[in-house]
Order: sequence, then structure tokens, then C-alpha cells
Amino acid sequence: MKIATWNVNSVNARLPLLLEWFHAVQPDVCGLQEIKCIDEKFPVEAFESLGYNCAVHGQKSYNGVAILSKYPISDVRKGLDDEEDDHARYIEAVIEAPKPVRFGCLYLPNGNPIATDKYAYKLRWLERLRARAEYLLTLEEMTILAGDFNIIPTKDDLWKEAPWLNDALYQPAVRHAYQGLKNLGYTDAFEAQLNVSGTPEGNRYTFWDYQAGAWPKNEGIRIDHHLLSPQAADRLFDLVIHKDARGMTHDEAKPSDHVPVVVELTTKS
DNA sequence: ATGTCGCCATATTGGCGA
Repeated sequence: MKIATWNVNSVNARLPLLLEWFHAVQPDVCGLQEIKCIDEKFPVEAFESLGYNCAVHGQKSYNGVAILSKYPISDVRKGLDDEEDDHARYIEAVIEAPKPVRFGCLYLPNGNPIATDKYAYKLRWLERLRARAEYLLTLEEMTILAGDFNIIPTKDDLWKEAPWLNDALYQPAVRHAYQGLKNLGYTDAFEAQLNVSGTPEGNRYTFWDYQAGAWPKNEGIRIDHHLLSPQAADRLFDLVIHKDARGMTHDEAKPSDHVPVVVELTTKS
């Protein structure tokens, strides 16, 4: 069972590329972030024609998340909790596969610049995510929290440390909060797979900025993650970062600045 | 830090967010 996450930077601007990729890769489930549209403008029919069910939590212009699934989707939840939050950044649902998976798709706040309320919002959002993550573990289900975390977990997850020392993606408090999620009992799928089989072609980045020639210079960072509950981690079989998607074009469509990351779980009993 | 994107208002460009 293939479970993907992809920050697409506008689902409608990216649609031809997305359809090509979904047709080729055939993930069973995919979380999308930064769809940048309201629910009514999400291209449901295009994805349905490829065999996907859609659950959408959209917003005008910014943010917005969605879950696509070849299996039926149930128990859809939009938003982390009851706290007031005018950003659409979290959607969760149960994927009704033979072995059901609870899937949380998240777009964590960027938080820059760090001396502002944007950074405080990121830290608060991390506290709220931790509370939800902690609750989900009590269910003792196969659970995956995946998305654009806007967190660079370690020094190995960037090409050079200096430019990031004052960036919200690499602050000690933010990295500590990510470690805290792992301390609860979640496994970072990339780290776990790295321990088993190394990094294919040496790449571990999931994002390359549009600016300053970051992509041709391979100045990337790893910020798109899958966190697996113990029940899901026990079934981790593979993880593939689709680096080639960063160079994809399709007619007039340009690539996202993020690439898809696909986790494969075994379905044997 | 910035060589770029995408969205939107009320446009034919500029502000915003990333």
C-alpha cells in the first residue's frame, strides 16, 4: 500500500502534472498541501476519473489540504481541534483499506520571520499537533501523520547550515518539538528506512526553493515527512522521494517546489 | 540572501505569502 504526501503549491496550477504523476505512480493514498483553493474549486472530477475519492479542506488563496484515496474515505475531520484558526492546515480521515489506516494530512505553518507572531503561531500549532498526535496513539491503530512540516529535523537535512540558523524551519524549539513527536512513539519513516537501506542516489531533500538557483545547485532541504504510529512502523517496507518530480513539466505547467514522498506499507498479515 | 512562483484585487501591476 503506497501512501504519499505532496505539497503541490496550487492544485489547479499543477493539475496536468499531478494527473500524469498519479497515472504513472498509482499511490493508494495521497495527502496534498497548499492546494490554494476553496472546496468548490478543487478538481474532484479529474481525480475521480483516475479512481480517487477526495476529501478536501480548502481555503481561498492560501493553504488548504486534501486527501485522495483509492479506498473509501470515512470519519473525515477538518482542523486539528476546536481552537480558533482561520488557516486550513489539517485534514484527517480513515482509509478503508483491508487493513484500515488513519491518515492525518498536515501543512504546518512556515513561521518566518522568527521575531513575529507568525513564529508564535507555528509554535502554538506544534503544541496542538502534539495533543492530537498523543490522542491518536491511544487508539492503537495504524496511523500516519504526513505532510509539509516546515521543519528541518537535523543538520543532515540541509545542504549548508549557515543560511538557516535564523530561519523558522531550523530553530531549536521547532526541531525539539519534532523530536517530541517521535518521543511520543512515532517513527520518522525516512529515518527508519535510511537505517535499513540507505538513501537512493544520496538524495534526502524534498524541497528546493524556486529562487537563487536552488534546484540546479541541489541546495535542498528535507521538510516533508511521514510519522508512523508503532502499528504502521511495523509495516514500513519502503520510502521513495520522487526527486524527478522537481524537474517535471507538462505543456505550460511548471513543477512544485516540493516533491512527493511515498511510503509503502506491507499488507501481509 | 534571493536569480521565483501563484493568487488576488480591480488589473494590465503590486502586495502578500512562501
